[in-house]
Amino acid sequence: MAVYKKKGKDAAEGEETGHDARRSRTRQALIEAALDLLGEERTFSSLSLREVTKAAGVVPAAFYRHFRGMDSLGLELVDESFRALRTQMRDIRAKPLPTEQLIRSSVALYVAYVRAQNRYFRFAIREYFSGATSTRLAIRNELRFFVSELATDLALLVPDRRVTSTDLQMIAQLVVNNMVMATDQILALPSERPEEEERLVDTLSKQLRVIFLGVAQWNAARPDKAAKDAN
Amino acid sequence: MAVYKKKGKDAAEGEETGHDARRSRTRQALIEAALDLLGEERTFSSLSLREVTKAAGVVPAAFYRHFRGMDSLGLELVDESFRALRTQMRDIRAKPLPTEQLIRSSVALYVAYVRAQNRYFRFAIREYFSGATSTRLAIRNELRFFVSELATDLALLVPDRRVTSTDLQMIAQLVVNNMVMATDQILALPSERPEEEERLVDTLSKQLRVIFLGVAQWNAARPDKAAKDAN
DNA sequence: TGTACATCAGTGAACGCGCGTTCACTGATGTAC
DNA sequence: TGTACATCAGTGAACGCGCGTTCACTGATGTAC
Repeated sequence: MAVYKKKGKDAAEGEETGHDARRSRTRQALIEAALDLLGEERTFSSLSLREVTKAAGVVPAAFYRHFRGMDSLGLELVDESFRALRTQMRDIRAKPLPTEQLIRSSVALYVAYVRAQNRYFRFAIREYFSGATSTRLAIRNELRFFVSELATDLALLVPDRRVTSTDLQMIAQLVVNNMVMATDQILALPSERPEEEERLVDTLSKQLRVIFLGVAQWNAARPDKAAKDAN
Repeated sequence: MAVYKKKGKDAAEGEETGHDARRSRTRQALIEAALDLLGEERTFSSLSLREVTKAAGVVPAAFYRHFRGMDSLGLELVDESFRALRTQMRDIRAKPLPTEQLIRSSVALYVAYVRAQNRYFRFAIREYFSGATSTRLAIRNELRFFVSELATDLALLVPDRRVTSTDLQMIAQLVVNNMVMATDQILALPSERPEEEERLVDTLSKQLRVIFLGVAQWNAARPDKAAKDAN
């Protein structure tokens, strides 16, 4: 089983053959193999090292040239998943304050993104609830980060109302909670049904609007509290 | 390894020794063993049949006298989990319409229940996101049932407003979504920190209140829609 | 440009282990007479 | 009440298998001269 490509006429189209290039190519193959194996059914913890290396077209022992073990690969996947997601979220947050229009387009953007990157999201949502401690904690931290960022955004959204930072966190968590559950629903969408995606976008947008309507009423509904805060 | 107890003086305190009694005792031991093994870390799919039988104090082959395989035990666990939860929910729903007071007491009741039955909830929430197809679908059905029931309740809550049944479902799902995420947070509570439980109850109550405030504004905020519905 | 040597990603064989499932069995309980 | 037989939950040994990890190795690439 010759893995090394001869340099020269018979080398594959433009593939680099240096030590470093080969190293990172195999490493990436292991990551891709793991993501691909995490189809509808599988949990990361149910993947075996041998299985991953086999799918990557490499011998089991080669795995250790790249990761200390499966746990270490898991943490790498968390990192990759959220690195991309953070960028995406920054784009969404960069938009002006959410009007009714913007809520829907942001939701649509998010839904499309989850579907496009479904392998990462499938991995992350499963590990969040049932992963090994290290992976789970890593994901929880990422989510806590989103909640905090969103709380900051919300502070701008309701600038004239006096909402405590605790309450902002509470509201942000409500939004993120629903986003997580929505992600699960997005991942469950059949691939060939665009109208179901649209219905889901509708529902999610409405849910966000309900929350924002509730937030707008939040202090108004507790005049004693609002009055006290005003002192 | 003598498992059978002799009848007479040396029989254990009041344990029945009939075939049926022994059968159901071992069956229950297998269920309990599985639940106990699903501690902080483990997924049901990562449990091995041998491991469960060992924890139940029985030989691996004995497993097949009670279940066709691990999948079948999994479905049994889903059933047990939700049988108890349905009863609990019926109690909560039997109360009068939720005032601010009642929201909090219902949330407190739910939180206490999840902590008391934490083994079942831990199992259910993990399987919901990462279980085998059959288990996952069974749990999804149970949740869909909750959403429908809650939608019916909500219809009574906002009787004078014209909210479509689709919107009721949407709102009920928002509540249930947050309940699921809350369950995960409840399960993550350290066991010796009553004040953290209280803080969580506060947050959850507030979140529900935000949602209810939003619902109250729902049609008011879309006068065109409300007017159309009134025709 | 050519040669000798170092580096190191990937190899392949080997190990001991726990797995799910099968099977003929044992022996306490239940029942027919 | 006593005996002979049926039932059947649980036994224990056996099987082939995929697992994670180790190890000395190979041979293409990189470098010093």
